[in-house]
Amino acid sequence: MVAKSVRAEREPAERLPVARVCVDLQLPHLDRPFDYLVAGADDEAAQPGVRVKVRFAGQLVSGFLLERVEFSEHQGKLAFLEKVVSAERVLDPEVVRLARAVADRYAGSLADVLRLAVPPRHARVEAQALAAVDPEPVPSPAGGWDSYAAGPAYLKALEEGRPARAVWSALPGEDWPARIAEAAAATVKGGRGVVIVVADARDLDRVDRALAAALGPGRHVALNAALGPAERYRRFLAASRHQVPVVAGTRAAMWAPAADLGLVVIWDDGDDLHSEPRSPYPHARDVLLTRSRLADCAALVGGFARTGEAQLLLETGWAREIVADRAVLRRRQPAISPTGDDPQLARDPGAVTARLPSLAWLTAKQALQEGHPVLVQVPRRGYLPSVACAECRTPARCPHCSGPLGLQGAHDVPICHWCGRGSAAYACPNCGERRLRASVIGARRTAEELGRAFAGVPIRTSGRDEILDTVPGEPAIVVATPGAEPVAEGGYGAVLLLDTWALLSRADLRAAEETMRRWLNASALARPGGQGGRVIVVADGSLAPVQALLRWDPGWFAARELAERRELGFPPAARMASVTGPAPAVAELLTIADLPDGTEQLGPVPARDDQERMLLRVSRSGAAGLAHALHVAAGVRSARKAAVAVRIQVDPAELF
DNA sequence: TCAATCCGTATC
DNA sequence: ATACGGATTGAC
Repeated sequence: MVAKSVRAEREPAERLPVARVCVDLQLPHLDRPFDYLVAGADDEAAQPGVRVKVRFAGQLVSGFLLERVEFSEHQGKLAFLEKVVSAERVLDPEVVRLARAVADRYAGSLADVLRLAVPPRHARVEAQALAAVDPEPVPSPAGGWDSYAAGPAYLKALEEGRPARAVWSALPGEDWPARIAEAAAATVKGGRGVVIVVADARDLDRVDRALAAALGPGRHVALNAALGPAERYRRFLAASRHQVPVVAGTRAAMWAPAADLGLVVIWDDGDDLHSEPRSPYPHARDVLLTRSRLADCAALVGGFARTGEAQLLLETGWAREIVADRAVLRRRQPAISPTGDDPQLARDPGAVTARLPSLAWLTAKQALQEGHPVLVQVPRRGYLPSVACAECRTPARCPHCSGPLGLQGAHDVPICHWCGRGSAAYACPNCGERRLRASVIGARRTAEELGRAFAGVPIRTSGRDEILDTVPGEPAIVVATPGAEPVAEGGYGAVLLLDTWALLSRADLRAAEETMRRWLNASALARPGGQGGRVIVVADGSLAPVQALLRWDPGWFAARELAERRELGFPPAARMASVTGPAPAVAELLTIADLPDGTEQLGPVPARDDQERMLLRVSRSGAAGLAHALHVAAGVRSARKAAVAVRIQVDPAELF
């Protein structure tokens, strides 16, 4: 009874005795703050943003203190905070607002989002005071943005602290990390903070170095997913304690706290690494744009390619375009040619050397002779097979819902991956052909085979297992999978794009956009045409993505892509959500859910582990209602103690 | 009429 | 998960 008497002696704090706490619970129906009393002894430490322990339904659970208030609305008796874990205020109020908005958009709980947003505590690191660097003045950015018509004005807006929002199409060969660092420097010069998100560690290293050069020492941290817990928390604290104004990182850095946020940046927003694989599966672009909206700060969405989502920002007038004049582009871009004379190669890159088109072979040979490296982009293995027209290679889509068709067996009726309906009478809408063919799995032996074709030239590979950052500016064949292309000193003399089957036959709704992105990212590494840089794309020159590549016009392609998605009712023109789980659970959730008017239900289709997947589709105006309805329905199920949870994904990364 | 038990629901 | 309250049951 000793412990009990100690507890009974606790007195509530005199001022603001009530703490509103986000308790770390998995259950969707408990997605709201709970009120606790603050003991007088905890008064000083129990500030908004600190970690706490509370008793919840008899259990000791951790949580975050969201705010201190005078009164509680709660009718019953309040318990005391069990413990203030530490006085470190790791949860910024701006980040809480963001997390709540993201939870709402993705039909998730605040606690789920906060788990993504705040890294695990490391007590030893917290105790160590970080040595503050004496700030030197921020140098003025050099003129790298002068190549873009709206570039200098944008930098000026950043420096003046205006919430300028832009979609930036980087020039081929652009030193984009330097441009991002300059944008960051301009914002810092204006006295405000910056959050920068890139897709992977390699891009982050480049941005890290560029920031060091542009800002001087001690003004930024790089948050890498691969860091150990101590270093990760150390750098997070540097941002959280406002010791550095600029945070760059991969995905998780989108949540980094910043004093007076002035700019958010995302580079290459089409990269699928930007979508979070943990519930509620938010996408870095959406999180950062939401953040920019809530904090009323500037935003920069940059890349060599342009996504449908970025195009929508432009078409709705939310963001302005930063592009170079045609004349500047002409000077910077490599000479790009298609070689569609060998469709067999596109279908079967395994046969690359036997039938390497003469144009590609000659181009590579010449670049090597001129003393430059050659980049060969080859497909990655392991994409889901789907079907396309046997004649013109148009991806086969369901006549009912426009979902991708697939073949279960060689001579089966094609089945829609979305709605599950068979299309026995399928005929290609483009050419009328009835026959379909499955995609081919990518080749691994490409490097070896190329080695034989270019005897005596060093062959280097860069892929999933081992990624090269850079290669020297000397003759070599560099075989790389998309996303793993090394930067070449002085640029590649030639870039060969063999990764074309993906465009032609991948089931994904983003297949064309993704292919375009890979091509542009690889082609951007080539030398300018005036210095002999050439790109050969092994695909039919009449295809839209090939056209866009030849003209280096990602904007045109994105506009076309977005128009097509509007027509077919795909995101971002519409909002989709998927519900995955055991069939009865999925059915139960959808029975409970009060879905907005006009919600289309597609499916069910089989998913992994004997589960089922339903797709829901609404107009953009119904998006918030759909997410809300799904979250509420999940709450009703969890309140009923439903045994199995269902997975709800809003705008799922994969729309098979 | 009251205590023991069961079930559903809230959990601060 | 667990604690609580209201409903239900059964014994006096």
